Amino acid sequence: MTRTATAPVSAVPQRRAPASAKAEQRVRDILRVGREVFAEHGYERATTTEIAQRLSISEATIFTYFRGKRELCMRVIGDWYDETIGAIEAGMPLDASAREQLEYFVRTHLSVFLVQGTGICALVLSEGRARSGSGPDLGDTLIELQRRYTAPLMDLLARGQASGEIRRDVPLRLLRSLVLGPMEHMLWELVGSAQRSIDIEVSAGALVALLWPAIQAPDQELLALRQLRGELQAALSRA
Amino acid sequence: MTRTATAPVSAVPQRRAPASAKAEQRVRDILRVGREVFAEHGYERATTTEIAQRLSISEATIFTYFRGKRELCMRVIGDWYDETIGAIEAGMPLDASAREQLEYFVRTHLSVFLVQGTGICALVLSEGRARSGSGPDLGDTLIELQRRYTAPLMDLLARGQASGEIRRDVPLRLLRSLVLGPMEHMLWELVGSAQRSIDIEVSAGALVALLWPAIQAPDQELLALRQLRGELQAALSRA
Amino acid sequence: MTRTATAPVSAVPQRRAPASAKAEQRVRDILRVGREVFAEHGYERATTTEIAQRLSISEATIFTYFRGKRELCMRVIGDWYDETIGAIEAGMPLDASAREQLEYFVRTHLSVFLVQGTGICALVLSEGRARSGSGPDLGDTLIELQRRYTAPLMDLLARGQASGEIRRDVPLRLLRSLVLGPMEHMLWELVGSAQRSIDIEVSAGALVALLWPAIQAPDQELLALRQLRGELQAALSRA
Amino acid sequence: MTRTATAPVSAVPQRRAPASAKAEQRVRDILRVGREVFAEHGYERATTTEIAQRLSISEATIFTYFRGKRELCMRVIGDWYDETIGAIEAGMPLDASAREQLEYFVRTHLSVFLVQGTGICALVLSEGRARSGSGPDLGDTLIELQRRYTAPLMDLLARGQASGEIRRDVPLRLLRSLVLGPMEHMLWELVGSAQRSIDIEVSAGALVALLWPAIQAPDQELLALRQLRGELQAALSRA
DNA sequence: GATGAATGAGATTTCATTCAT
DNA sequence: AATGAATGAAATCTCATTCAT
Repeated sequence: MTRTATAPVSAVPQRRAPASAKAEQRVRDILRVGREVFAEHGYERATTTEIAQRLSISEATIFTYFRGKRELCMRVIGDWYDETIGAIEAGMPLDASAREQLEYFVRTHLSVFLVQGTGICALVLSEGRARSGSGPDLGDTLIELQRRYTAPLMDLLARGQASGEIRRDVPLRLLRSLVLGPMEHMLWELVGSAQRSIDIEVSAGALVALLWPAIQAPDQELLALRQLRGELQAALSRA
Repeated sequence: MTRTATAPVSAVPQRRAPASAKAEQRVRDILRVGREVFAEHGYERATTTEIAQRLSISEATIFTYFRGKRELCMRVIGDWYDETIGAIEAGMPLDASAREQLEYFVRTHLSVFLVQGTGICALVLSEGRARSGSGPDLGDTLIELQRRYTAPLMDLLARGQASGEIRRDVPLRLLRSLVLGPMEHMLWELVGSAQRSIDIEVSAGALVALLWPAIQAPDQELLALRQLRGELQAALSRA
Repeated sequence: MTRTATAPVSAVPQRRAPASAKAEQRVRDILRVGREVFAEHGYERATTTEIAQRLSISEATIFTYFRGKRELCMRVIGDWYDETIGAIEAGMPLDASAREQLEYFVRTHLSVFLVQGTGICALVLSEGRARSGSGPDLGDTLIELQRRYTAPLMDLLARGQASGEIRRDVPLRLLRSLVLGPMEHMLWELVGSAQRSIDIEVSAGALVALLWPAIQAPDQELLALRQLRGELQAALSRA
Repeated sequence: MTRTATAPVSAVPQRRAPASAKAEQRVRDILRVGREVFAEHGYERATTTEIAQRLSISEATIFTYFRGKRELCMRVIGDWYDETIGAIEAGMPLDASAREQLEYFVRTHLSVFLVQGTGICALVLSEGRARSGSGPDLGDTLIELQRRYTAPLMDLLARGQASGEIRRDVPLRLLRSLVLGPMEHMLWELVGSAQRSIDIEVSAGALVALLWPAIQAPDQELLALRQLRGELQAALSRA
């Protein structure tokens, strides 16, 4: 089930309900620019002043639509999660092989990060893991989002285990780290190098090719070949 | 070779050279507490006030020894890098197998993170990747630190490739991500779960066992069997 | 003679004369809710936003009918005065004894305060005595209201003096303070204690009983006895 | 036991402990001017900006010594209470008659109010009776101060009752209202009329003279005279 | 060398009020 | 008449940093 940006699951209450189209547009504008600014500077260094200036509106207008900087940032993060989760869930080829599903996941993940910019990821990664002081309910909201965010991966891994394509002797959590970890690391490197132009198709393929040996069920090919060799040896000895 | 805090390789300019032993102690105290505070709150939320209060000294004293908050933080990060790099470089069993060297690296890395606390890692990960506004030279300094930080890993991977233990068909950078990525991901999960008591030996072993199939040189047995199959198929087609 | 909210004696200028019945209703609604909100929070802490929200109308609508927050508050206070003055003037038993009239006054006063809530009184007491910045004409308006407010009391005291029931050797203003002061003090105590359920009849009776010895004309019996004693002493000294 | 301004019972913690004489002076200055400004405008309308401007210091300096506007105001109110309570407690003529003690109380009370200005009283009366939102502990502090503030009056009334000078058939609380109420009312009138030059001695005497008949124990003189008359009548009838 | 004191600069947030529709 | 939308102006508060002593 996909989610659209205009009906996010993680709705955070706003100061003024956007009834009209104009108001909705304003909310979208602020969220868009807010995402930019938070992505560029991180939560603390971002200022409502800058957001307002980029939109050529008064700072007060921002507070007309959002209860505060914190809430705005939460909406930004929440919307990003919604979009990303939606994009990944929407196109998952459930009937393909586990490896193809994994490639799809990695490819989509990478493209989301690269298209949307890496700053927002840094924001999500940094502030999402924010320390104490984030407020009481904030944590729950984010944790739920993160759970939903990794759900498609967990699901495809579980399906792969069920179908025998993916090894069963390792807990899902570890497999998840095995997939997400290198991806995030590659992305962080991209952030640092300011070189965004990688070939997503190629990179995704390469990464999965690299990971697959560690993920797949004990090699069927190897088992088959070993059996073949055994039979050949038996036949030769009989001949 | 281990490094001490008073003779860092990555020299960050200080306001004044610590002449007396007393001054050196002051610098060490501020760096120690600074590390605590930056680790707990992150760069932006940490305050010089808190650092001074924990030391029961005046805020002004901090500025006697450091040009500013930014520089203090850089020294904190730099010192952490120096210590960590030193610890990893010092004990690396250069004569062991590639896989054993990798296990050593993972084990040491995990223990450093867990012993030193996760906050400092978050600091290094977040602020180390700080965006614009970091100042001109800061970036270079950090990049150099990060390069040196991953150098032991890069070296051992290169040695493994040279000795034929590690596959050569994948660029080193990718292998590096394959190792560091899951480690960081596991560490982030630990930060989140506030459950720090994992068995480092076991975890390191498990992670390397998981990764090794993706890193090692292609299985010789498998290659031989594949060749056998090829020859059989060729012979059959000729018959 | 009672006053209605729509024809206040103390005319405060409005933005527009309420032409239609609908508009009159609007003005009444805003005044009613405005009174609630101002009473609950005091002038500064009350917001036009809250008033509008409670009425489920737009904030702008308030400004359609009132020139501003200040004017609205003045109307609220003025209307309260009109109602209270009207209630007290209406039922005053002009033919009864001075003490009975005083009891009536105290009783009505207390009931107005307790029925209408203590918040509005706090508003009138605090903001009515507002300092500089109240605007030029505001002071005059309020002073006139306060004068009219205490007029019934002043009148009954004057009638009592004229009839010989009330002592003449003390200025009216002082007698007024003697009556109003304890009443307000008792009311403030009630506000603080959040215990509103006092028996008005009993309290009014008790208070007047307590005050009466200080207000009534010097006891005729006592005067006679004192004269008797004086004459006896004179006679004895002569003997 | 008297209290000095520099050792108030109601100590509210400050941001920076005033160690030196200079800092103490600053604190005193801010408290002095803060009292002025709060007295003139009330809590809400007073601004830290104005306080700073009158002292020709930076606003930040105020926050160096006080945690916030609220705390500063509490200190102002607390100090005023301490001073007033101290002044009243210090000179109370415990050996004098109840009436003289009451006159002393009224006189001191009036002079404190008039000397210190009426604005501060308005502040204490209004904000002291502040509604919800004052913070959790604030209420307790103020209630305790108010209790201590009226303690001297309650005590002298109790002593008067014990010695038979003051009537026992009325609860102390009511007698307290009977004294404080008119006083406050007179003071409010003074605030309004902006005419501060009353003769404290005369006013205090007049007020007590007025109140005394309502407070004193049933008139001993009257009882004595009545008995005298009865005896005379008996003697005459016998003669 | 250490620090007490002061502050400039700036951030978030509130709210009465205006105006075009 | 009603209001949705926008905002100017201001207020509180924070904090790194400087400087005279």
